[in-house]
Amino acid sequence: MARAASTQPTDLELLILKILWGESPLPVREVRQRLAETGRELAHTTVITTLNVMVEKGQLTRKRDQNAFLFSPKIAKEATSQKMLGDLVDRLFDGSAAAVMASLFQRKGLKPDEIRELRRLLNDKIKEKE
Amino acid sequence: MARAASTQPTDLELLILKILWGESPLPVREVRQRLAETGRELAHTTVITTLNVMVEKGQLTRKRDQNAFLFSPKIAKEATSQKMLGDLVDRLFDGSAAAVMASLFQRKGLKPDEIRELRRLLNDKIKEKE
DNA sequence: CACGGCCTTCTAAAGAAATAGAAGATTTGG
DNA sequence: CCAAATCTTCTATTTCTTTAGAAGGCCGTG
Repeated sequence: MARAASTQPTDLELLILKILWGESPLPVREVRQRLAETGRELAHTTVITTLNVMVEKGQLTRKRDQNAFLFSPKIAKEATSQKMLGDLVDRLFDGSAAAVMASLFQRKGLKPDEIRELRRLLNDKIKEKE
Repeated sequence: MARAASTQPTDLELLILKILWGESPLPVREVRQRLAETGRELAHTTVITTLNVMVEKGQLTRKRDQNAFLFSPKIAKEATSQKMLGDLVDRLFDGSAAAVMASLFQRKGLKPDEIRELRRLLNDKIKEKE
């Protein structure tokens, strides 16, 4: 046995998903362009290969547009974030949301207005429980 | 070019780190035992190989004890969690702690006492700012 | 003292992820 | 209508991750 395919989007896959969550459907050329803009310069065929793998994995869909293909996300941003974060929380913090929070707080560069935002979110959450 | 070595502990590496963060130094045999207890049954040599790779990567240290080796974490639990969580936050939520929090809240199985714990943490954080 | 039991180092293999070239199809400008 | 541009599919390579066997050293006990 060797390693099993990750159930999560890999690094490059996540970059691509984020692009397509922001704007889709897009042709390969555009995806490649956006990747380059984030500093990831890849050959055209590399991008195609990756996109096709993602289609096989069920992360994207593609449809023909004339001779080319247009790609769209098949998995939703929220569900994916949720799952990725959830997995990390389980693996790293044994599922404790409070532990995650504590770690977040210690993060350098947590801005005061972010703290206010967090409080607002928390208050909403508490209200919704009542 | 192919893929670069991950800067983060891999899956198996994280399992091992968690074991050693809980109790160290440990000989291979014990690490293997603990892994088996979490459902990961590996050959003895597999565990050795992995531990040695981790030593090379700077994640662990080892010292001789008679004929065998004892392994200990070289990287701290807090720093590692922080970094792993931070990387995910950057990659997935563009660095927004509030977005992480929002996602955490939607997580199923967030218990009321966890919410209280979160509020306590947040209040402490706010006080400390003043 | 030889053999079984441990422990290690070396070597290897399979599969995933990332990257890209070669080659073939199709569209389009002149 | 033909060549250049544009796309795609196929094939291949490299490196990392995970897994484990082969082989050799050491130590205790019958």
